[in-house]
Amino acid sequence: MSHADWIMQFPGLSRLSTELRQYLTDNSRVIDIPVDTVIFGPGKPPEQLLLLLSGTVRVQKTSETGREIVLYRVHAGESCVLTTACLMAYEDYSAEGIAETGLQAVAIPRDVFDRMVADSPEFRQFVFMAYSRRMTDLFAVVEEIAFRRLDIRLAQKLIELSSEQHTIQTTHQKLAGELGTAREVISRQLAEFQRRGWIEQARGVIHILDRDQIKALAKQ
Amino acid sequence: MSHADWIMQFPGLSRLSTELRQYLTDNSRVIDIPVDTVIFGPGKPPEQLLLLLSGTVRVQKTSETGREIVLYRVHAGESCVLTTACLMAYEDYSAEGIAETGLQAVAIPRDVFDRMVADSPEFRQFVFMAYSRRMTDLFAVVEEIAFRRLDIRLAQKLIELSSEQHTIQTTHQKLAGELGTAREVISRQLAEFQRRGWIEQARGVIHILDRDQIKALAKQ
DNA sequence: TGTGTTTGGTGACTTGGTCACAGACGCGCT
DNA sequence: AGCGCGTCTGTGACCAAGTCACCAAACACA
Repeated sequence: MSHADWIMQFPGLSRLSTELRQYLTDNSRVIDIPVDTVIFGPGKPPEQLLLLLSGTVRVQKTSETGREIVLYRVHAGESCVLTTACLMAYEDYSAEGIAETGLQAVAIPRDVFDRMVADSPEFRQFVFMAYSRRMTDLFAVVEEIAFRRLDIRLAQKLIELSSEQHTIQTTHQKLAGELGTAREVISRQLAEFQRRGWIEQARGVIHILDRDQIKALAKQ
Repeated sequence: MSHADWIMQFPGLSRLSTELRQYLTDNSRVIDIPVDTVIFGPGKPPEQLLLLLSGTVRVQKTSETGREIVLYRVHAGESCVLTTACLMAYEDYSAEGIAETGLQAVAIPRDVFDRMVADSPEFRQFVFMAYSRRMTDLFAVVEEIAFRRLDIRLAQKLIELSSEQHTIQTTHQKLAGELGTAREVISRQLAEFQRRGWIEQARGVIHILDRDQIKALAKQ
């Protein structure tokens, strides 16, 4: 990735003026982060805003009992707003972000971020848009766990994970983490799906047999 | 409330320069909003940022089945960030904000807000701080509903609502809405608290008899 | 004093979460 | 091949929480 052209990967930033683009590329650096790195978490405040060039960051919460729930994911072309919040407000995180894959990212120091927000309406739009999207994601999570039945949520997740293919590589434990429930509950639910002939299972693999039925349940 | 001095009510804004203060007071107006007004909600995008001078706004989500859950409250001295998000990003709300009391608020038009963010580091700090706090609130809600037992959450809520006094004026239905559960569940849980001699109930009223026991449960 | 509305109580049942195990499978090692 | 070990999955018993269908008590007010 050349230092000069990463900006084009961010639709929201493509309309920046030439000077500001120059300023941004001059005062930031592209870094690589290995998979499974904890990017931020309780007690680990960062000193820079990250813009993801490639890879995904998983943001999750863990309970004292060890149960986990995925809050949202940051994909390539997006920014880590949580980092931003703390960048500006000096608050401590209450969730953690983990590199789900190897990452390539642009690191923007605090003062550069502040100047960009001040000088560019486009950059402001970009930042507030990112916030807005995370808020929306979180609202969706709350709605799901508070009101939606688990079999429906699991069906949705299976459809999401099996885009086009009919094989999913994952464990019951990971699915439980996605939905914020316990492994046993997933096991039972998948056993029921299997009994109905919707899926077939092997260790670490789920085969989709009847996508239509699963989809029908998912959109209830 | 005089037009000139409302700014002092916002700690985050008290350090604004004299010019910007003038600009802000000149280009905003103080409005009154009656209790139970729906300030924003799905399909009701606002054209201005609200800063609360007095009263509280309840932000909640409602399921198709009619169950509700309170996400957070905006108190006097705070701003409605959700409004801000949509102000800047033009996105549609997926939660609704309701005036829990009569409100007095400062309404700031979109373009004034944008200029303030551009021109004032203090205002930026104020806005990002507000976002940061809401994010934190939402994380807490997710954690609560996903991982915490209901009896503990109810005990916490009782302690919170009964600050100093030993009487709470509320209905089982409202408590259910606070915690995102069903009325019957609250009724049963309160019946159990009563059986233990921790509370006494009458229609629309709960008397705290043994605050220490409730507190002990709350902080598990 | 009656009548409608709001609030609370209850039983039966379903769904979801917890706990304590026991197998089953994959994989490296000798 | 056979062994050992860690990870993954299956299961039963039990508890907690949500749903459904009603009913009863308290209140509001004509």
